[in-house]
Amino acid sequence: MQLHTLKNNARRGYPHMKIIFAGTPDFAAVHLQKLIDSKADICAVLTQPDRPKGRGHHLAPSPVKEVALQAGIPVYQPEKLRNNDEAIQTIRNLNADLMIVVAYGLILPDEVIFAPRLGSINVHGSILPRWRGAAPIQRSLWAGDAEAGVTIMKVAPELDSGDIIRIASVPITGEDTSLSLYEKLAELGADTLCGMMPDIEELLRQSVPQDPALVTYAKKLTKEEAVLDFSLDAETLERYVRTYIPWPLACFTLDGNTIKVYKAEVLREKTDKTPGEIIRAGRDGLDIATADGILRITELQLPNKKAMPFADVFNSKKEMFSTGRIVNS
RNA sequence: CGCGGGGUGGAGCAGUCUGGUAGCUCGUCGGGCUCAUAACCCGAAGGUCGUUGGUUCAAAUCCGGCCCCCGCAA
Repeated sequence: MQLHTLKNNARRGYPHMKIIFAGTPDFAAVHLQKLIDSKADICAVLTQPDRPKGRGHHLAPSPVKEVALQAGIPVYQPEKLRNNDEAIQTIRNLNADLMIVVAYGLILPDEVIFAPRLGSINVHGSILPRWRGAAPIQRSLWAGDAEAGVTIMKVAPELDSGDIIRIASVPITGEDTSLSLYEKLAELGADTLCGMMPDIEELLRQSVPQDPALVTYAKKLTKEEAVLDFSLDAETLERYVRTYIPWPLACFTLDGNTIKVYKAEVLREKTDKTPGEIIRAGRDGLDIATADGILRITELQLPNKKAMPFADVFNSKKEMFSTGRIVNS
C-alpha cells in the first residue's frame, strides 16, 4: 500500500497534491478514472460498503471500488462517517491535501470535510444553486430546463450549499433521457474537474457563494410518480418518459398489468376523447388521448417481458389494446 | 441459498397440465388485384422447440444438471 503511494508520487501530475476520492456509482467512477488517467495522486478511495445487488442478492462492489482496485488504490468502506471516530482518524492520518467528493452517498461530518489541508470539493450534477439534492440530473430534464450541467464547489456542512468554483453546461435535447444526460455530464464533470486541478488552490480562493434566491431542490424520483397521468399534456408526458429512463420507467396499467413505456412521441392532433383512452393501435404505435394532444407510445414492456417495439407486442395482443379502452382505470 | 416469470422458423405468441406428423399473427420472397398502397387475394422459403443427461416404442411436452433473458424486492 505504501509502496504504491510512493510509486504514484513519483509520477504525480499535481505536485504536492495528495488526494482522497469519495464516490460510489458509475457517475463517480468516471471521475475517478479520469483523475487516475491524468496522473492525479489518489492516496485513498472512500466508497460505500458492498451491497447485495440484483437477482440472488449477491454482494457487489461499487463501480468506484472496481476502478480503485484496478488502479491499486487503497479502498475504505465505512458504513457511516458520522460519530465514527475510527474512520475519521484513519482519514486524518492520510494527511491529504484535498478530498474530491462525487456522489458518495454518505453524510460527511465537518471533521471529515475539513480533514484535508484544503478541505473538500464536490462535483454536483446541476447548475447550482438550481437543483440541490438527490436527483439533480433527472429533475433538470423533468422540469423541461433548456440546459443541464455540473457544478464544482467547495463542500460546506449544509448539503450542496458550498461556494461555486466552476460550472459547465450542455443543452438538453429532445432526445435526451436521464441515462444519456448522466453519461454526458459524467464526461463533462470529469473533464472539467481534471482541467482545473493544476490550478485548484488558486481557484478555491476565487470561489463565489451561491445566490440563496435561486435555490431549488431535486427530490429523488419515485415509482409512484412514474405512473403516467394522462390528464397532463402529451408534450410533458413524453418528457417524463425520457426522464424515467433508466429508472423507475414511466408506466400505465391495463388489465391489472403494469406496462412500462420506453419511447413515445407527441401527436399535435386535437381530440375530444377522455384522457387515457386508446384512440388507435397499430404498427406505428399505441395512441392514447391526453389533456392536450396525443401520446404515441412506440416502445414498451409487458410484465416479465423485455422491452420491444409496440408493433411486436400488438401482433399477438390485439384484443388487449382495442380502441376505446381506458388505461390506468 | 430473497420471491416470481420466461427461452418454440427473422419478430411477437399458442401448444407443455392429459407424451403420438410443429400451429397462429407478422415479416421476408414470388405471383395476383388495384390509378395506387403500409389494404386485399394466392403461393413459397425458413425451426436439431436454450443446452445436456435420463425415462419411454415414442419427448417441445415427463424427470435431473447447466447456460441465458425478464419482473419484484434491495
